[in-house]
Amino acid sequence: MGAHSLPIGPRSHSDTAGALMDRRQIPDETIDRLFTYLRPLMCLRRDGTETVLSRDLAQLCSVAPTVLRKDFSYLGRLGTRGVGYNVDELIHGIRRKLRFDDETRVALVGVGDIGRALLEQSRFELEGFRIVFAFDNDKEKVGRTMGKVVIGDAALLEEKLRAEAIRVAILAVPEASAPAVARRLAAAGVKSILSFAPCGTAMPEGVKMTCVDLSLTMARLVYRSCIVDDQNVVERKGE
Amino acid sequence: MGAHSLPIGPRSHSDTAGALMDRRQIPDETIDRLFTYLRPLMCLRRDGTETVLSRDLAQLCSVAPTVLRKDFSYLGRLGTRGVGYNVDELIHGIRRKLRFDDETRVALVGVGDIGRALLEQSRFELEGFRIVFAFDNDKEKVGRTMGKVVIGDAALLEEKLRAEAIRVAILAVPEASAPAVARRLAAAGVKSILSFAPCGTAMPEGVKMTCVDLSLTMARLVYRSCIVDDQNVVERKGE
DNA sequence: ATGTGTGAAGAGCTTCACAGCC
DNA sequence: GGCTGTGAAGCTCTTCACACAT
Repeated sequence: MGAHSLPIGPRSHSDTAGALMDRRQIPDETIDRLFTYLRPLMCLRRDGTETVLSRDLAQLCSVAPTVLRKDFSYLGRLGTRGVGYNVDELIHGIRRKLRFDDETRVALVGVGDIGRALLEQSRFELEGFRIVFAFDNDKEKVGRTMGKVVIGDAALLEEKLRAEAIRVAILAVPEASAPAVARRLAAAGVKSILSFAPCGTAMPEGVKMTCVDLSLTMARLVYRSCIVDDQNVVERKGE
Repeated sequence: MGAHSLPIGPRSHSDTAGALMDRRQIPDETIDRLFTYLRPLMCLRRDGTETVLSRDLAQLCSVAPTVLRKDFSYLGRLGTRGVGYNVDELIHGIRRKLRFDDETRVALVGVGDIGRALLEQSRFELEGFRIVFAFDNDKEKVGRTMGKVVIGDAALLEEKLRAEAIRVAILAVPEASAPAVARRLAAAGVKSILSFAPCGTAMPEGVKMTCVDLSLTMARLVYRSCIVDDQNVVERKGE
């Protein structure tokens, strides 16, 4: 019963290392934001923009310009005073700091509706990850090609993942079998698991699992929409 | 084509209201965590557990027990000293504070792979949201029943949403048509949009859109897995 | 003149220790 | 004895003002 996903935690409460971690100079929040800057930056580059002002990029990213500049300052001197930031250097600077390899190989387990959607859209692939394996235990599906991969037999999962040293996997199997498959993935050397089923299994040390939780995301979204309403009401009342 | 995810924003930088908001006594981080407590609590209740200690629930939620207690303290006196918290009261207390109606009606636009997956699993429904409308512009699909709803013609979207006062929608259409559909939804009175395509459209005041961004989620996950490795390495070196 | 970079002040969240209640 | 509730201390992140580069 011990379900515990992982210390997604803010201000990571000292785990293994403790006094040793004074290297921790760059805020967690900055790390999270750096990831979100990447997408707008890629769009700018695709559209041929070479230079961008903190003011303009900040608007695209929905943050304050000073936040953006402070965040970038952790990457070193990337901007040019009076001119702005070079889009390409910014992308490379962020990727370097985040150790974001743009061709990470990923395995997909479970080719149901969600799995199929992932295989058939190429967007995911364009953004740093490439699905190189897909597995299912339905004999009907095994052997068929979807997107760019051939669906393999789930029984051979460990063997193939180990052979190719896959460290990232997407879990898109029914809720009931998710915990068991997650354990198999971890045993096969996978370090990062993105699950579409609610995760309730404790993972071994060094393996992290995150769940795409639509209800949770939706609930937070609705809450924020309501809060906006409330603020306006309060404002009108002139409390 | 500026893609910009949304103000999931930490420490929401004063939007409309400003000096008026001293009612803001409960931290944003606490709000976010309260949502995550709900799922484990629902599991406990389903399994027949009536009372839970902060220590045990904290482990299920991957937070420190003091964090949990502090968070609950914002809801009032919910626990019993020496005994623990009543699971049912906790759920109701959280839901009241978050104004979380557990039967929120939702419209789904786009019945492709993702939309189908959402309609055919009942989990989503069990967790506070119920899809009461589904739309698609493919005449093949219109009129067919999926899950518990009949797929409607996307042309009639505004009409039906207005008639039923739907305020929450899921956007599962191809990336190219997403911005246009999002605007139609907003115009039809929808206040909260959960999109599976990257969102790059500015929404009108009072309408919030969140995008499920798998690449982003995945990238953060992989980063965290690596960081754990690094910490261990540093520790071994005994730097 | 314009926009970036940064130290210092300020705000907010977390942690801790212990008071309070069962 | 055991566990919750909370004020205050401590720490991290954000904001601001201004120096600095072009």
